[in-house]
Amino acid sequence: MSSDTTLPWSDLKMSARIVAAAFKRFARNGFAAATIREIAADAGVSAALVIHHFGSKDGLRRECNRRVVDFLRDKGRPDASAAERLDAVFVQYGSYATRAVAEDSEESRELFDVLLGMARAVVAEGAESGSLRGSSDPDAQAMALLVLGLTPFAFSAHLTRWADAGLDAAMARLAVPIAEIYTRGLVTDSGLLDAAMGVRGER
Amino acid sequence: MSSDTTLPWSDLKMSARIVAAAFKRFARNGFAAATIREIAADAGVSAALVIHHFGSKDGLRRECNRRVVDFLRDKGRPDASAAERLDAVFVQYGSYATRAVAEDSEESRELFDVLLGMARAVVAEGAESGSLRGSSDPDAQAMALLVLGLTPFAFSAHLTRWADAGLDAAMARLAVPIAEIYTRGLVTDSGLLDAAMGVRGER
DNA sequence: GTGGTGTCTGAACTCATGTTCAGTAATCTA
DNA sequence: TAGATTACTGAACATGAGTTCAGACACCAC
Repeated sequence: MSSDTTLPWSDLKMSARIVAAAFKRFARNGFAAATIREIAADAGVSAALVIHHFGSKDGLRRECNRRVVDFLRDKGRPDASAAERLDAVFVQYGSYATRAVAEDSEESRELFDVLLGMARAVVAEGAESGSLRGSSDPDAQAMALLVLGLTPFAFSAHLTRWADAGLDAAMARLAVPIAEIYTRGLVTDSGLLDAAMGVRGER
Repeated sequence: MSSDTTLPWSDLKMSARIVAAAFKRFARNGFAAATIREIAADAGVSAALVIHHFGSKDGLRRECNRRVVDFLRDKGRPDASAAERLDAVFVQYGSYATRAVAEDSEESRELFDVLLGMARAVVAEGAESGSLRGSSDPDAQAMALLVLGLTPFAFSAHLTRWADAGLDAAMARLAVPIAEIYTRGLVTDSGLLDAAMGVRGER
């Protein structure tokens, strides 16, 4: 059971504070630009302690990734649908996960693959229940669902600047046109789809 | 007139080779992780020459951003529609532009704002011609159009791995379900849209 | 108390990186 | 041709970052 990052700061053990600070810095600045000294300062500890607990900067990232994967596979609520789980990950770890998979392809493949597997489950679920329109390429549909879902987090800085509001409010405003697209489509003729199918040589 | 990166390598001046190498490294590794020595090695020159031409690593990035903006505003084809221009930027500089705006919010705001302005023009164009469905929030629709268009580049490494093919082929495959969504929508009921509108307190 | 284990720190070490600098070759101008 | 400007390089410098290390402090078993 991973500790919830919404718990009061003072209740967290030092190692948990470090992880929480790492999530924030990695999400905001990216792995390469974030420094151990920054993270340590945010957590109120020394840089040496970070190494003591996690071995290295890479070990700290592994711990962060592990927590996201654990959260996604959380056995605590086996009744949750795939869509609910994926959505919960977006809400809880969206900014971090987006940065993590976007930045370092070598070490974040497992994280991405786990997310993609969950997206596949969402597509299968939706096809069965009829809540999602089927695609000619369900596997690609799952990929599209995942990357489109991660999108807002990838540009969160510009989003908040554009909306002149916090991330939540900005995402809420962006959610409207995206929901419109998901519900009614965006283009009015089949030219785009024909072109996309044509490139693949399909009919 | 900015030089085309598709020109033969041997035809490029040294400074153009450096810029081309910088585009590649910045796109692949991000600004922070890319090093001047790597870029110089790719271009076949010394690291000192990079500084000589562009003053600093930041100056090199500014030059890259400038070329993208110039390309977008290219006066060479005033007849091109906003949609065609935006699409051309995605094709030519998608990977770089996505990294640039995702990574450093401070220095890439202008680039993002230029792209967003072009996306607004695309929405206005589509509304006038009737090729795009109107939104209750056209400004947010432009933002959605932009970020959804940039997103696939943010995960290009995973895309190519998933498709087991080059980036072009992977994007072509991903384009099908995205075109399906843009044409027919994805969800079959209005629950998602109602929820998105509800959060904003609209009807 | 005593030894041991785990937590935590400041200082130092090592290495990579952006940058500077002196100097050399090439190119341009008159 | 002569001078000046530009292109270019290798070596060195300064800084920052990840990591190591010896030791201090706290807690626990015996």
